[in-house]
Amino acid sequence: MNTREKILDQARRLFNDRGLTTITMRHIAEALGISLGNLTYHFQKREDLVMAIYQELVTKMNGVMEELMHEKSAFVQIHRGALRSMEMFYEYRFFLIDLVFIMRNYPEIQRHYMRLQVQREIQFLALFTQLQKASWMRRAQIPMEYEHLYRRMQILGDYWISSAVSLELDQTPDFIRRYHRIMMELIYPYLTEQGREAFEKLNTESV
Amino acid sequence: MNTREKILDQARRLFNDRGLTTITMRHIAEALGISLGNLTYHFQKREDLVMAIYQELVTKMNGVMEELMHEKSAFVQIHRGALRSMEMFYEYRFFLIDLVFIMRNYPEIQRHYMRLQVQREIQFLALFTQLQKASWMRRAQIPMEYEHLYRRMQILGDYWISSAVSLELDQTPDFIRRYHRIMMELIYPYLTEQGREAFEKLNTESV
DNA sequence: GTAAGTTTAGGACAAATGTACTAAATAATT
DNA sequence: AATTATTTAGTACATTTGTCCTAAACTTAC
Repeated sequence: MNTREKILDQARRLFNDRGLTTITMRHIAEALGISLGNLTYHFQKREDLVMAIYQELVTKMNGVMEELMHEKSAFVQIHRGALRSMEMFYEYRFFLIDLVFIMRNYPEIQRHYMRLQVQREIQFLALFTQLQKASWMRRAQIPMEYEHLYRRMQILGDYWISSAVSLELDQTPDFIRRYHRIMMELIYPYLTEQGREAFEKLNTESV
Repeated sequence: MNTREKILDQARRLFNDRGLTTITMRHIAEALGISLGNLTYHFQKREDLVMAIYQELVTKMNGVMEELMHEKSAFVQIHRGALRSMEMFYEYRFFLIDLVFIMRNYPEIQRHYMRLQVQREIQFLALFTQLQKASWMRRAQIPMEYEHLYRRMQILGDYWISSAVSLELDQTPDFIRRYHRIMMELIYPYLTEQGREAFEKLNTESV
């Protein structure tokens, strides 16, 4: 791991633990035992550092999505996709914790993340339709029912970490899995009996 | 409105619009057209100002809860309570937007808010039991089902504003009501037919 | 009307922070 | 071996920020 990579790694950890706005360039340099001059050689502007970390996240996230494409079952796609994303985002949790600040102050990230969210919505609604056709999910009973369901998934997906961190719940190793379960159950009551069986099966076999 | 009240009001608005960490004492003084000296006369420490605004929020929130006590129907309690809280929190949205930062940096608020959340959980689970006894809600089908449902309500309740703000959704007047609907539908699929009727009735009559 | 208290203004200061600059040390290449 | 490029350290600087201090202006009460 070269200096640049070490910086990215350490900065990410510090941001995660103490917040994007709290951590200064000096904090990062000190934690690494390098000089401030050295740090600013690699990242002239603080913004460059943040952008580079965001790029890392995006690249890894694309990898996860790529891998998921090959999965046939819509159900497994949702289930595993959520878990993988959650694990990934936990490593970059400062991004979600300070999401509003970042969206307000980094227009480039804001635009990119917005586009991503629109894509995700389309994907999810398509998956819901797929599940309905396979009669794993019931049809909508009220107007906008599944659009609203997606909005709830989106909010939970973006802020489960903030909630967990601020309520100081014990972040034991199975912590992500517990939240994954809480998120997945959002869909549970919309499933048909057939769907519920598949749901429980997915949850018992550890992926 | 005396100077102290004007400060509280203006600070809250600035925090809401541009974030707790972004706004400085000088910003607030300037926005009010008063001197920095005057501002620090009323609030010697920045922390005092934040604490005073939090106190305001708590007082108003207690008022809402008080009013709700007199309501017999558990269903109406949930429905109206959520709407009132959402309206209230929207006025103090910086608190929810910067929740993690505040919980990390204001231990007093952290302790208080934590206690509140524990209370709320107990209340909600009791309401769920009530609804089940009145057969408006179905019994749990899987372990921890309603505990998990509450966790989802909690996360949504704490972060719907962050999501709305960062996705820059049009904050038209009916904006809160739309999100209220999205949150209430979280409960919808757990309702019995009887419950669903009551649900739709509640939503059509504007409260 | 005067005295006491309250409110306001303006300035000052130390600490912190992002950024820039210079020079030395190290690594890579020819 | 020499030279070129990369990496690192140390320092400096302008700005910003929370906090403090002093004095003037204004209110209130006797």
